[in-house]
Amino acid sequence: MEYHDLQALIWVQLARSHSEEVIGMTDELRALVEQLKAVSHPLRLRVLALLEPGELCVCQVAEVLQVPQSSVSEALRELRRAGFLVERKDGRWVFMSVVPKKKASPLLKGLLTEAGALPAVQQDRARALEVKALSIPTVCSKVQKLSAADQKPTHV
Amino acid sequence: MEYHDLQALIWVQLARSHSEEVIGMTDELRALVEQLKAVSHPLRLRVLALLEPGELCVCQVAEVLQVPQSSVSEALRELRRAGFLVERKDGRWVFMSVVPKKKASPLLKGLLTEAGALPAVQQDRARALEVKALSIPTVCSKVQKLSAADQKPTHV
DNA sequence: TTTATAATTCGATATTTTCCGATATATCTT
DNA sequence: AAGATATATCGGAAAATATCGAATTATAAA
Repeated sequence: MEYHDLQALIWVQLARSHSEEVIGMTDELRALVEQLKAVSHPLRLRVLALLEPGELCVCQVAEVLQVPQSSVSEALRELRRAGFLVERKDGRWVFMSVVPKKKASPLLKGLLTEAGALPAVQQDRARALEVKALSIPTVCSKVQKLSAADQKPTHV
Repeated sequence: MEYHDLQALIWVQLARSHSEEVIGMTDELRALVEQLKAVSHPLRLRVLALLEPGELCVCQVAEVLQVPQSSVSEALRELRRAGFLVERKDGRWVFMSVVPKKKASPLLKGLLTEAGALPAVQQDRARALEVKALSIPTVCSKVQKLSAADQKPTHV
């Protein structure tokens, strides 16, 4: 057994939660549940639906959804873990998009059909078009300032 | 406004969790997330998949999945809340089945396609056939004894 | 009515998840 | 090199969820 196989095995073992142990659960069932958990969260679901039409970088997503950048980053990580997204790095920017192969899966197809019909998702996508019209540095700096504005004001 | 409308409104208001408030979330998005949460749980997912071929009563499900009856009851309640299942009462037995209309929804169709391919789910369904060959009282009493057997033994 | 049976709800603990500011890392620019 | 910029990870308190025995409710049988 190779070293990285061993590492993967250890990871999988550690990743088994208590609640999963109680039910006799196979790896395949576990994997499906993990995918469902990844999308059963308002922000993560919106992010996934937002990326269906095409890739966006982290700060673009943060700006569109008006959410702290660290929250977006964490949402993307979970969706990547579940196998829905891939990242493409370009300099300091990280673009995320839906894994093409996954788009064919019954679950994701059904989910995106249902999500795409939601007014909230359609609004998000409309807003994404506006944000994409701006330059990325502009959007990124806006997002940075947004979190900086939350600092408690220091007096003179 | 009718009384029951007011009650429903109050319920919806109370049902809004903290995490849902943080993201600006519409009712429709909330509803979809609730559906996904309902199925992103190993037992609940197995129960839903188990019921696809046809209705079963609570004790039959408990026997097939070898799980405490109260856990099954709670799983069924969540799946009903999410709109996936309906109940049919016959005496003291409660039979649950998938809402026919829901079977046409993209999400549930995709989910059941994916779940139905899992070996664990196929095994559950095979076991359901065996259990259905027995009379319901037989199965129910077996389930009762199963939980009774977990009592700490009293000595002489 | 009393007893038995099937299912639900409760109670209480343990575990998991969420959230975001603060901090760290990685990459570009000067 | 130092500074700026974009993203990732951490910390840890608050909220939500899971679990299952015990108590409760609802229906049926004796």
